[in-house]
Amino acid sequence: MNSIQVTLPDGSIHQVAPGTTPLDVARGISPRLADAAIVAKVDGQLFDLNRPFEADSALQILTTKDSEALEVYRHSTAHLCAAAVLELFPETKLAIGPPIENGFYYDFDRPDKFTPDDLDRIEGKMWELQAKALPFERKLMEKAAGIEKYTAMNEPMKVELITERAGDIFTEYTLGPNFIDFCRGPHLPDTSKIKAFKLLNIAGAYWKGDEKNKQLQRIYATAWFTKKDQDEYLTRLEEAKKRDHRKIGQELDLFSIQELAGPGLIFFHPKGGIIRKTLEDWMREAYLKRGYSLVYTPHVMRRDLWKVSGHANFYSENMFAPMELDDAEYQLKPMNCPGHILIYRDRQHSYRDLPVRLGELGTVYRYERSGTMHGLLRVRGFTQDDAHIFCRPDQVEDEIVACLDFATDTLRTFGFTSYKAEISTWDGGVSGKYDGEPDKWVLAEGALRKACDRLGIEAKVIPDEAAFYGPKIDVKLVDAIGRLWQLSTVQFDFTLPNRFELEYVGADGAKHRPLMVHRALFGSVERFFGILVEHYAGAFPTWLAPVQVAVLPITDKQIPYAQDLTEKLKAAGVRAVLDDRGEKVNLKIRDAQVQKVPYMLVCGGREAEAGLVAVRHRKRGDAGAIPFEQFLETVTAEIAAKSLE
RNA sequence: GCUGGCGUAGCUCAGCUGGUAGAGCAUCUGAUUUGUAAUCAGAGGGUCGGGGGUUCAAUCCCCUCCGCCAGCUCCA
Repeated sequence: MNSIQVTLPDGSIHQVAPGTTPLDVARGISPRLADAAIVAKVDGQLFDLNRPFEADSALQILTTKDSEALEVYRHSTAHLCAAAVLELFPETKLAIGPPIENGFYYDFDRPDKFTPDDLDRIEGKMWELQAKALPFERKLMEKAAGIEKYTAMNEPMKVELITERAGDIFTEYTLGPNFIDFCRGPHLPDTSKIKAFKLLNIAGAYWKGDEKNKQLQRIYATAWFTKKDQDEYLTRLEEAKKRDHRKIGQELDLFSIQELAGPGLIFFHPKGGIIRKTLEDWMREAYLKRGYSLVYTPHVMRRDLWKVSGHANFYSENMFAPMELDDAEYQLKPMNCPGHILIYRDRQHSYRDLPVRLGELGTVYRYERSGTMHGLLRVRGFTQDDAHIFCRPDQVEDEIVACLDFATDTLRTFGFTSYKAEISTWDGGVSGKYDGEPDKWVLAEGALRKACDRLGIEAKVIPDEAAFYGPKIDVKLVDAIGRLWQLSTVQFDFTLPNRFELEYVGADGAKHRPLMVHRALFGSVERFFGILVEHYAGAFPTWLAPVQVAVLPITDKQIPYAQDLTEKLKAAGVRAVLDDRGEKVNLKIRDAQVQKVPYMLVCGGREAEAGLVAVRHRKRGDAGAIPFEQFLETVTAEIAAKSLE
């Protein structure tokens, strides 16, 4: 072969000599392209820039503008990290080092533990190697020889990976004199392309993610094309830290977790309590408007119930241990479904009664392993806005539509404009791990899809991700700083109606088994509360704010006037607080600002005289003096409208 | 549960690898009566997470338990 034909995305064709690399082609186009080039795409496959073409090819040069290039860049930085570790700690065994969102990690095995000081040293060594512009060199290896070689190198985890994953011929990449790694690649041409990274922390991680395996030491790092990108990311991290609901929860005195009481158990303080009440009131009202009934079920029930429901078997690890009472064992509820089922089953139902929608803000208790709790987001006792819908097959689709409409209405009400939906389906019955009759699966999955179509919701379908008892649709919201949170879920349950032998009498006079849908929109009230705190960074919209108006007399002389206004606000249902401390307004304003109170009413001599209030908004600042009645009207209207301003 | 880090006043944090603890804010008291993000002064407040050990002596060293943080695993 005398020459190779390379076709570029714009259709232009270059004839190049054998041995030519994508980087050579890029240089031929422009030095700037060669400089910005990170990796090549040859016939749709990622390809090292300095790997010679092997045949006629379609070539695309990926630069710092391509997300795939960023992954390659991060993976190469991970290799640099591992090379630095081997320089400093030669006895270290390598596991894997993939790119992740915002950076990469690398897992290592070695007898001694990395310390924060070691991270600094490793980072220093990485820059040292980076400055040498070390090439990432690609080599081909025959599998059997490779296994032999890595065994000789005493890299047991690499041997395992090669044995499992490598083809007859596999690739490996070297970096510097000491580092060689079984790796699919591709990589950067050399380390001089690496401009910004930072090692962040050390964590334990199980080999291959299995807790039965050995625990390795994982180094997490962030890596970016430019220092600027990295600084922006680090600033974002800081921002997220400032929004942490655990921190804001303490600063605004919303809730606490008490060591004496136990981990994962939440105490709502008065200010958190009023917010929670507002959420719950809204939800209960919405239930009633949408044709749900409100029920209450016990927190402890006989273990026999949990045997019938099956939880005593498949869910026992997550349940608080049984307690002896009289001659029977009782157990705290980890779910509300059996309770609702008992209510449904307490009497006969006609097909005309359906759908029956039983809703409850039901507090459940689940045993979570000690290391897994996290503020309000992962707890041992929480309250689900839980409802179960019992319906006929012909009603399923409308019910799902109603559930999804309810879910999106909930999101909108609390200020979330963006969300994602995922439908989890079965495997078609191939594995036999799914419960329930096939026709029910087909009906239910069809209803989920059709409901999304009807509402114009774009839902991603994830095959073989359903629960064993039925398919589901999950709604995930996007918060103020772009993070994704799992929230609402609508799930079919084909198992429990059978276990409890649920029935209704059809038009034909015969008994039929109803379909059961389980749904939660907030998911857990505690968790949703925590998400809200982070979404608003503590600055709740007025209708949710624990203190809506702070009335601030300037001197003692205005206290009677301010007192009067406070009473009028309270009488109108506004959460107003009078600050009658003998302090300067500056301090009173500061305190109200720090507490993120939406409105401050400054009351001085001039205002008291004329029946005015000088309005200050926490974000918009001083808005000037207006008649009190006018303020009262606007603030009550704002609250009634559940304005998100 | 596992790995690593951490636990000092209500909060945020100092405390020089052993000699029974400090600051700012908050609280209380007094003075000040103040116009849009901190008025001044004084006072009180800590079995230095719990228990055990080493030592003449432990906030500091060792063991153990509890809790918190970052992850892993698991998950609403």
